[in-house]
Amino acid sequence: MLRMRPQPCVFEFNKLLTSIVKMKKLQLAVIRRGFAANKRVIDSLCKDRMVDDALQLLAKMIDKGIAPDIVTYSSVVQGLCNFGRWKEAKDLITEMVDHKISLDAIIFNILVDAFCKEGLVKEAEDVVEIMMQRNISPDVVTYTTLVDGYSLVGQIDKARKLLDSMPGKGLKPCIISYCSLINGYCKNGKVEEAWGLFLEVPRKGLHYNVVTYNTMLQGLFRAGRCAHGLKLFKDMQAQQLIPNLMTYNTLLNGLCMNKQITEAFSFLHIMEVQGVNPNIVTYGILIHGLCKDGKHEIARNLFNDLPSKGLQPDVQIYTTIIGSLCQEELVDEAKLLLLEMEKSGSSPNIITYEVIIKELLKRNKLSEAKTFLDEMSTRGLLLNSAEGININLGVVTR
DNA sequence: TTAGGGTTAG
Repeated sequence: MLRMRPQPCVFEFNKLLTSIVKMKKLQLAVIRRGFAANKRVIDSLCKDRMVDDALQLLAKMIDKGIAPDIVTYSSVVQGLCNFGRWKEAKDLITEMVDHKISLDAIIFNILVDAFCKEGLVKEAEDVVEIMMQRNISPDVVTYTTLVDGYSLVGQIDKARKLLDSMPGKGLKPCIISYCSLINGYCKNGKVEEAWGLFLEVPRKGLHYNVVTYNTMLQGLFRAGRCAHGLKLFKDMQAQQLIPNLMTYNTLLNGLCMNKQITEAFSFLHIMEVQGVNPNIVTYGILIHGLCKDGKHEIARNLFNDLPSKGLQPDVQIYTTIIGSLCQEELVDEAKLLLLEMEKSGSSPNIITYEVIIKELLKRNKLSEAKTFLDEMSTRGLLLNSAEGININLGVVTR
């Protein structure tokens, strides 16, 4: 007897949609972390068109007579927001309202997060205002997202006030709320305030996690407080928290930026022993640190070793090495590497050229600088920042 | 105990 395949239900579509959007989010995170030169990721972003896949799936559901619910719509709205497709996200929300699906805190939070990530805190505040007008109470996630948004745009006092106001609204800030503000303080050069907040965590009955430690570690090293950072690294292990790749990269970068290269290499060894595999970011940190310390040859050797470790240099690493060659007045080699990077699939970006030109200007190599400046404009890389004007002026006037 | 939201690295 033939068994009829049951009609898929809304849950199954939602599951599929969620996985599509999650994959997209993962790729976005990779790109935001500066892997923009990874051609494979760019290609998959452009070619796979997963957001469009999600939209197609939504159309398919409707076609089959399965009514999308709030979860379906939320997933697609998030997918659209991830790519700044605001107009379509807005249209979808209108469609939801038309279909009498009542909006909830989660979908509003998706919008708040999307605006905050773009640094559009005013728009995020407007969303919260609309929520309240509709009698949907902003929750811990809403305010935590806003704290993160304020921190991102440097409105750190506003972030603090918001966190402090949460108990009065009947909401208990969670570890992520604290982590967002700690990060905000650190990124805005207020490491003392960050440390004070970090110490408040257990007093509030909350538990540290690896992310909280990673954030605080970065803040301490950025402020040049290496000894304190190293002590914190020990403390986290005493708390049974296992350092991950991000912890080690933060630690290595902190040490390199404070000219403790030997110490950084000893932690490279430790992480490997602990079974945490260094990635391209790890090597980028070490190569940059070596160059900054004037150890150009060692940096180049490490760079040349990358393929044997199964790692492909990305645009940032190429930029570092090209800059280092220019610093050593090996301009012809820098030009060769520029060609090589293109062959390998990484396109030089504005920063690559800025680094080269700045190095050449420092050494009064005007005609060389001019060649690179011309090459930049040939490639359609326009210098429109204040930095760009300075570079142009430097080339023209020196 | 079927599904959607917030934190960290060059």
